[in-house]
Amino acid sequence: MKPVIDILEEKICAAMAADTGRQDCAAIVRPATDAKFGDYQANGVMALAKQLKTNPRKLAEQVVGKLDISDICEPPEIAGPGFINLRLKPEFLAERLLEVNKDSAGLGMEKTSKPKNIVVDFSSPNIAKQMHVGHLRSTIIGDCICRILEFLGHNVIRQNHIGDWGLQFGMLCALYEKKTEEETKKEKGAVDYKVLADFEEFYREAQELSNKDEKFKERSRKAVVGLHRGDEMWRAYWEIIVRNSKRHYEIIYAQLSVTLHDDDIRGESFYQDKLPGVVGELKKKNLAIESDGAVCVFPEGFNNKEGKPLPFIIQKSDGAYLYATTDLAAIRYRVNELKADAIIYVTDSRQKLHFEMLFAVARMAKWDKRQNTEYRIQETGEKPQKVEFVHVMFGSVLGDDGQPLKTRSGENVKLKDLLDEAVERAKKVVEQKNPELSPDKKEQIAKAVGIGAVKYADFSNNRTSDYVFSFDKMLAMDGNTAPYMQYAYARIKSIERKAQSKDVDIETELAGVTELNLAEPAELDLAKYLIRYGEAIQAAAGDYRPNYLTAYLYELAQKFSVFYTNCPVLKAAPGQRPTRLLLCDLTARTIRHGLSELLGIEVVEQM
RNA sequence: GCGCCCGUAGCUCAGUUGGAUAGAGCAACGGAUUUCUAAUCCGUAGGUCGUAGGUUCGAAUCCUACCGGGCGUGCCA
Repeated sequence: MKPVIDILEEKICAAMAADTGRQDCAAIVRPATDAKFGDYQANGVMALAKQLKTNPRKLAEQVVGKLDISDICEPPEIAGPGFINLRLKPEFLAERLLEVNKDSAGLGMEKTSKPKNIVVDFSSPNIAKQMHVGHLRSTIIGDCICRILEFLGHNVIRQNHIGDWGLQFGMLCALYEKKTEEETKKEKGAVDYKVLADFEEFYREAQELSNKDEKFKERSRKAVVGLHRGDEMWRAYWEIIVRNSKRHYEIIYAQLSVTLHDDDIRGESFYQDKLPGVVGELKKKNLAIESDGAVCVFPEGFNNKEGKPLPFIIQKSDGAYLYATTDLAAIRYRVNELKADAIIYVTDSRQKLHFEMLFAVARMAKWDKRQNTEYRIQETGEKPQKVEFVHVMFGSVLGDDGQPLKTRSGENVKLKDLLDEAVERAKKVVEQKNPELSPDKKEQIAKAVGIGAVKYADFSNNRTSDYVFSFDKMLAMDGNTAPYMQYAYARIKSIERKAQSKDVDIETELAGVTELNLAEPAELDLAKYLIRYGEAIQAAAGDYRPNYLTAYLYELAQKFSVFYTNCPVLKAAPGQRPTRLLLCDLTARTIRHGLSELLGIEVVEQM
């Protein structure tokens, strides 16, 4: 089903076009700013009147005259300088609600008519280091975007561009070799993964040795060369390190309910053999030139402090490649092999300039189009479809001091510690609020609430701004938090449980609902909001902003609470109860869908 | 210096191609509990939307200047 707002937009646009003969009309339908104006308002007539230099009220009248939406709305009203106010007909609302209710999987959402292959690049932790707060936002925002796009019917290709290559692997492999030798002397055989359990320690040890032990340093250098050459032994050590390191973040992904798996990993190492080709081709196309010994591309419109062209360095003067080179190789792979129609990068805003330049260079090289398609395009006359590049950026997670969140000793906060603490704190609250629950239940609730709180707090902030991390705030029962949302859900589930003891057969009663009896203001308000779920998802998808979705869910939960306090369900009169049961059920399904399917936050039956 | 982002209630933040009287939550104050889970709800108070101009029927939103903050800015990622 198309969202009501889109149907109105189309119909009013058509009326505007019919009246003025212009094709580029925009009705700009928005939810009404005040309930007294109705349910929706169209603002576009005023802008159009300005362009046409005519009286906006008069134009509004003409447009309304050409408009037939009597199946959806009461007669439109023109107000103020030229607003068109729209009020849904109760019959339409009821009918719509029943339809949404019937669609158990999609809740009335329409799948896209143009499914695209969308590559989403997110999370990207570094091998041999634990995931820390810095990885939180990319991981969960990226995951949420994938879930939403998939729900809309797109083919999402997740790409975890892990840091599994670079100079530090020389010393890690050298240390691994050293440890293996030591273990062999002790007749224990090869080092097993338990030795690598504490990667922080392993990394630190390698660094220390590197600093003070010349022989070790030399061995590290040999390892780097060996890795580049593809020596079997070094490659094997590298693989062991990578494989064991991956376990660490697989645990975190599971804990966060993040839909990233082994198949989605395409790390830096994957692109290594493609880098000379990237540089070579850019040189051949005369886009890359040597400057101060480094190979650079100078995309137009980027200047440095002296106002001179800013370089996008793709090869250092010592011949080494950089992340810019890898990113370019990744674009080619994604466009040509993964057949991407769009590539979305979920990284922090500090990399904005890098991505702007990356995209510019890719376009200069025409790598935003698939190879070997030119001739077919000429034959068929199709326009070459350009791949869309999007940088979905986000701000930093800050501590109380307004600085990026660190531990007291100034280290990055490990994601595992942070999540464990959230669960621990949630557990205390559960313990206090509901001591009679079984230990298993308490544990399960604490996990859902604790992890949910961390994720929800992140989602509910505008992703582009920094936010201050606060356990107390995210675990608060009041306000736009995960616990509030989960509580709203649990309350509905409680009604359902209670129904059994009162001999109310919800299933039978719901199955028999063919028409609704929406009378109370709280019922109407909730009903009108329930049919707008699709709008919220589209808004969130359109701008890749999860906070539009959390805002909707929060408001929905609030409207439900109002309904809950004002409208008894189980004790309702026989003529009212089916409608109220349906409102409860649909609210629960919407909250569950939003939280668990789209945000990856668990709901609980009891709290 | 230059570029990008930001400045909204005491605090933390929303605000969807410019729309009607700028919205939430927290904190403060007042009220509601024989319950369908009060982890809730209702109400009150709180704002020259950084400052000053400009564009127009209409600006938190667009333009200009300034003040204040963050980030970035040639061989890290």
